[in-house]
Amino acid sequence: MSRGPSQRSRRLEAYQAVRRRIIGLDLAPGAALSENELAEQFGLSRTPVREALILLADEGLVQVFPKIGSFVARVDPGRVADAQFLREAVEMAGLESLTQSELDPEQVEALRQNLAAQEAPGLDLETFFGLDEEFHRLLLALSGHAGSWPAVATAKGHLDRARMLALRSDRPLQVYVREHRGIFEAALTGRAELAQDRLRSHLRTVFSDIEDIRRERPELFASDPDAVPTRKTVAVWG
Amino acid sequence: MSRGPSQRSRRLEAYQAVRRRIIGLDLAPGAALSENELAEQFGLSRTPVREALILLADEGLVQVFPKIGSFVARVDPGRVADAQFLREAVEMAGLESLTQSELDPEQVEALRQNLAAQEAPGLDLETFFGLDEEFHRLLLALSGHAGSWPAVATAKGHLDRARMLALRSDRPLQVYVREHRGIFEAALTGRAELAQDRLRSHLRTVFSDIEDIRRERPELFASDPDAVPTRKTVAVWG
DNA sequence: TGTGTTGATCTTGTATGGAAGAAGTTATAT
DNA sequence: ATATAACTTCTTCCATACAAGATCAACACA
Repeated sequence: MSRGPSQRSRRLEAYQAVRRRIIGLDLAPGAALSENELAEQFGLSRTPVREALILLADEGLVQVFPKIGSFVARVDPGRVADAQFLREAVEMAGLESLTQSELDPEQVEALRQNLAAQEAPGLDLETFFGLDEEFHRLLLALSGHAGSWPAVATAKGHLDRARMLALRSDRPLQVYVREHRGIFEAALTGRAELAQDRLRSHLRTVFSDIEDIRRERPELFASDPDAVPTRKTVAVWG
Repeated sequence: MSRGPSQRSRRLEAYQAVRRRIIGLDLAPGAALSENELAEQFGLSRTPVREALILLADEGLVQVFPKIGSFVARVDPGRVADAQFLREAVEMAGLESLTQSELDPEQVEALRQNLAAQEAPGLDLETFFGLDEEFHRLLLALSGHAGSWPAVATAKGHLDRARMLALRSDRPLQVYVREHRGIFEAALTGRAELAQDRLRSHLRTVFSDIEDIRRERPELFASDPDAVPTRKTVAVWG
């Protein structure tokens, strides 16, 4: 499964840790990062941290301004819309190329177990997000296009972060789980068009949640994506 | 247009230079890279070269094996197929969301000029590839989804490299240009479905070229994507 | 001839030390 | 009081040194 070397380098640790904290909003949009500070937190040198930040910048989750600083990218509505577009395009195309005959029983079983896990009572948010991620990855794999997942996952990162802002909306997670099951059932029984309709509806439900929160709390979104931040010296109790 | 800082750092120089050489097959699939060697060639230190290689590895054009070496990724048919799938999904979705009313005159004009340049006689290959890239980027921008271009461009990189292997097939470039114009005309006149049909046909023409060369020269493709290379000491005239 | 062993020489991964610039603070001059 | 210059402190970028492993050449030895 793993392509390339799977050695868990310190760079990878830093990358995954920072990424998770960005998407989980533990690192707020617009927050200042610092190679030095992060290196100290993780107990390693600047090099692997810096390399992780370069990857995150390439992914669009971090903005680096030379000689000024690195910052958690603010939630850019345009970028979120782009992510939604790419994700929808790829996942829909996956379902479109689906025919019942070629379904891999192992993958089907993995999807079943995933859905069962999603329906467990009292699921905490982080676990659900992990299962959600796995569900969509497996769904894409069902059509034999798992290789395109990394690109979708990158887009999904931007969407999930925006979604986290909206998650205080009182929509229970069970709604999403029901949608997941509906997509799965349609795909399983060869009704590709129905699966597509349900998937599109599902993805847009998520997207509309994001637009809701944007109306409610516009200050969390970037008004000008090209604005350049400035550093400020802040007095802190020593 | 540029998102983020546009300073042309040495890392970016190295990244672009190596990437171009990989896609242009100046660096053969499977060829050993070396941070030290590349750094010396470019006249800079290992650090920016290494950072460029990390990005290229993330993109799938380079494979890094710790303590062993870095290598130009071999042409993996599975990865090429994945790239084709993603590219087709996104570009087709772009055309699908096209309606004549919202076409930006500036972008239309840019496409016109691009096509005119493609039709210039005696075009060399590198120039054509640049124009081809710009054409597809503009086409995606026409539907307001230019933000998804980087993901498509990454996929296109893998396709272009495989295509370079096939380019000795005697298909004249004019065939591609005519297809481009056909797509453009259909999109311009609001016939989105026709544009989609033509785009799909166009993209698959390119893909079938790749499959042709795979049949003819299978040794250029990776037989086992997970194989690990070993270093060899080679005697060289000093 | 065959076999283990040591060392030389590669590789990438990580740590560290400036270099150059940006911005705030302070001192100084008018 | 106000403007201006020097300084302090931060940042990222790049260069360099070291660490640890992988491979091969050479050599000792049976």
